[in-house]
Amino acid sequence: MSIYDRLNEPQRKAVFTTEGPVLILAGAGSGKTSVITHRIAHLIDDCGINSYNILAITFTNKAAKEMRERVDSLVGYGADAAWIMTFHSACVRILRRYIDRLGYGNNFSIYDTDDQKSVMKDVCKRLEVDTKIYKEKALLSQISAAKDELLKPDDLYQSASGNYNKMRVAEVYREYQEQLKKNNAVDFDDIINLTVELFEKDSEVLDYYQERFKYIMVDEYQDTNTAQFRLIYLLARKSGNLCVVGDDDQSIYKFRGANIMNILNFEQYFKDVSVIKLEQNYRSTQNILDAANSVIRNNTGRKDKSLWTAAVGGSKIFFNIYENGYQEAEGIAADINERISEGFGYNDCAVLYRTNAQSRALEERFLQYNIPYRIYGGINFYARKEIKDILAYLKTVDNAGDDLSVRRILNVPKRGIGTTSMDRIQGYAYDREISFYEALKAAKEIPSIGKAAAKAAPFVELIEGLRAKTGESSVKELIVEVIERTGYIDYLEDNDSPEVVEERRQNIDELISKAVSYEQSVDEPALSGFLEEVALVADIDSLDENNNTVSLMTLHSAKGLEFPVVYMAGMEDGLFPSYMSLSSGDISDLEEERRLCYVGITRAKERLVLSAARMRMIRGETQMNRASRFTDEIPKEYIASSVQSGSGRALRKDDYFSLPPRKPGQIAFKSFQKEAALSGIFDKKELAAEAGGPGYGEGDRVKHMKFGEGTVRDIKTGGRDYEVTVEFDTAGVKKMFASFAKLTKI
DNA sequence: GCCATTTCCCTTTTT
DNA sequence: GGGAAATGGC
Repeated sequence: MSIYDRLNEPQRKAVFTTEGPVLILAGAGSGKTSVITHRIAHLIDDCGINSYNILAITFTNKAAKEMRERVDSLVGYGADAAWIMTFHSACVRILRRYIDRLGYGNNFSIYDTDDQKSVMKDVCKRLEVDTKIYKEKALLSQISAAKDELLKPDDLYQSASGNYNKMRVAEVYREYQEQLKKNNAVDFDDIINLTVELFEKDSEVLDYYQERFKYIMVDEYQDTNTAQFRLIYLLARKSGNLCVVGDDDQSIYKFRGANIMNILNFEQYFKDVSVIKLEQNYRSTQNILDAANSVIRNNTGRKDKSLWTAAVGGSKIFFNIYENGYQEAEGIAADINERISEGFGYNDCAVLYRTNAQSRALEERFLQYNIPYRIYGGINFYARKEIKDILAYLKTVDNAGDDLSVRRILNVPKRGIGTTSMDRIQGYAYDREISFYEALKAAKEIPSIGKAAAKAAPFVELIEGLRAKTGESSVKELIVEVIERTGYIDYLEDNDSPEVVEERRQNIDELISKAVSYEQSVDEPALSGFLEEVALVADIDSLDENNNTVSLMTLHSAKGLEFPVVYMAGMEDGLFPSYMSLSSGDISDLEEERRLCYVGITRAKERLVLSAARMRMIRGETQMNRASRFTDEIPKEYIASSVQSGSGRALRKDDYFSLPPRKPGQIAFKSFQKEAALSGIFDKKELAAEAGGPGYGEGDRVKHMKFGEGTVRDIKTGGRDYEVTVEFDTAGVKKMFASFAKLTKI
C-alpha cells in the first residue's frame, strides 16, 4: 500500500512524469493539489532529489501554506528546504539578497496600492500633469499593464510613435519609477519585474538559481502574466524540468495581465511537452457539474476537455428571483438557516458575488438573523488607517529612505507640522538630493520653516530611539512603544467616536497578535521580515475552515476553494456579467466573465443556489436588470426554484424566462427612472421605445461613450439581446450588445 | 494650521 | 449612498 494508490491513472502519470516539460490540464475539482504534493513527495522519496532543488509556485499564501502542510505530512521532515511559496514571496526573497546589484538597498519597502497612488500624485504635480484629464489611477493601471508585459518606460516611449498621450504616459512612468527607487521602494509589479531584470543582467545570480531549482512546479498556471512566464522560463531553461498545472477555463485575471496564451501555447514554447489531462471531478454532484459544463461550453477557443464525475445525480440547482437586493439577502439568510437545521455547519456555506459592494446588504441581514459570517476581501486589513499609521512608523525605522512613510506619520499624531512646513522640508530635500528624513534631521538648517524645526526634533529622536532598539526588542515591543510614545490612542480618541476608537483598538490588537505569531513562526524574526509578510498577504489567506462562520467573498477570491453549499448572488446582466464586459465591444471580456461563472458553479459540492434581484441599488442608483444570460445557458432540467420562506416572493423561473429583450437605444439604467417609474412616466416611455423599434438602424450615425462616433453596419436581432456592429471613425469596428453600449443616434 | 463643509469618485475583479 | 479628498473660512 503506497500513498499513490488512491490516485487515478492520469493523476499517477502526472506524478511520475518528473523529467522534461509537463503541462497538466486540471479541470475544476480534479485533485490538482494532490497531484502536485504527491509529485513533490515522489521526487524526494523515490527519485532521491534533494528538497533544496525544488520550487513550487502558487498565487496565494493560503495555497502555499496548504501545499506545504500536505507535502510535510507526506514526506515527513525531508521537505524542509523546498521553496513552496507565492510568486511574490519567492521574488522578494531573491531580491532581499541580490537587489543591491540593481542599485536598490536590500532593506527596500514594498508599496501597496495606496502608496502607489501617493507617489503618483506627487509625480503628476512635479510633471505638471493635469489629473483631471489623466487620473492617477488610470496612469497607474497603464503603467501596471506595461509592467505585466515587461515594458520599460523607454519601450513605452518608443511604441508611442509620436502619440502625445502615450508619450506623456511614458514620461510619467519614468518619473514614477525614479521616485520609487529614490524611496528605496518597489511596487507589486516590480517584485516580479526586478527579479527578471536581475536574472537577465546578472548571469551569476541566474546560474545560482538555475542550479538550485532543478524541479519547478507552477500552480494556477493559467493566471501567469508575461513577466511571470519570463521568470519561470529563465529559471527552468537550463534543467527543462518545468511542470505547470492549470485550467484555461478558470483563467479570470486578464485584467491583471494574465496571458492566457501562456497555457494555450505552452507546447510551442517548450519542446516535447508531456500533456496530461485530469478530467475526473471529485468535488461536485452530476447536476452541478452538468450546469458548469453547459455554461462554459459557450466559450470559444478552449482546450478540449470534458469533466465527469462518478457522483451521479444530486439535488437540482436552485434559482430564485427577488424583487430587490434586500429580499435577496433575506432569502439567502433564510436558506442558510434551513441548512443549519438540516445539520450543515455555517462553515459549509459560502456566498459568492461579483463585486465587494454586494456584501453590505448580506451583512445587514446576517446580523439580523444571527448568522455568524466573515467577509473576505474588500478593504484590506492592512489598508486601514490605524494599521497603516503604525506600519509607517515601523517602515520609517526600517527604511528611512521611504519618504512616503515618513511624511505619513510626521504629523500623526499632530505635532504642529502642517502642509506648508512639510512642503518646505520636501523642497530642501529635493535641492540637496537627500531623503525627506535626512532633511528632517537637519531641520535647524532650513531657514523658512521657523518654529516647525523645533517640533521635528522630538520626532527624529523617537525614530532614532526605536531604531537603536530593533536588535534587542521584538516587533511586538516596537509596536507597543510606538503607540505609547506617540500617544496614539489619545490621538484616536480626539478624532473619532468611541465606537470607531474601539474598532481601531481592536485592529491594533490584531496587528500585535499578528506580530507575535510572526515571531513564533519564523526562525530569525526581524522587523523587515514582518513588514514584508504584512505587505504580501491577502485577506483570503486568513480563511480558516475550522471557524464556524459563513464565508462571504467575491467570485475571484473563491477560486481554489470549495464548499458544500454555495450561493451565487446577483445573477443579473450588468452586474454579472459586469456592465463593463458587456459594453466594451470585446467578446473575450464576456468570455472571461463566463469563466468566472464556471469557477463559481464548480465551487459547490452538494447544493448550489443562484439568485437575482429585479431591482438593485448600486452606487445610490436603482437599476433594473434582467437575469444573467449565464442562467439561460443552464438547461432548465437542472434547475428548480426553492421555496421562499422570507418575505420576498421568489418568482417561478418561467416568469423570468419570458422577460423581453431590451431594445437598442433603450436606456439601461438611470437613477431618475425609479422616480419616473413611480409617477408612471417611465412606463409610457418604455412602451414608446418598444413601439418605435430600435432607436437606430443600419447605416445610421451613432455615438458611443468611449469610442466616439461611427456608423451602424449590422444589427442582429437573434437571441435575447441585440448585437450591433458599428464601424467607428477612430476606434475601428466593434461588436457590442445594444442594451449596454448606450449608443445614441446622431 | 485646523476644522467643517463640499465635492468628487466610485465599483469589476487583486497578488 | 458613502468615504475620502479638496476647498474654504477661522
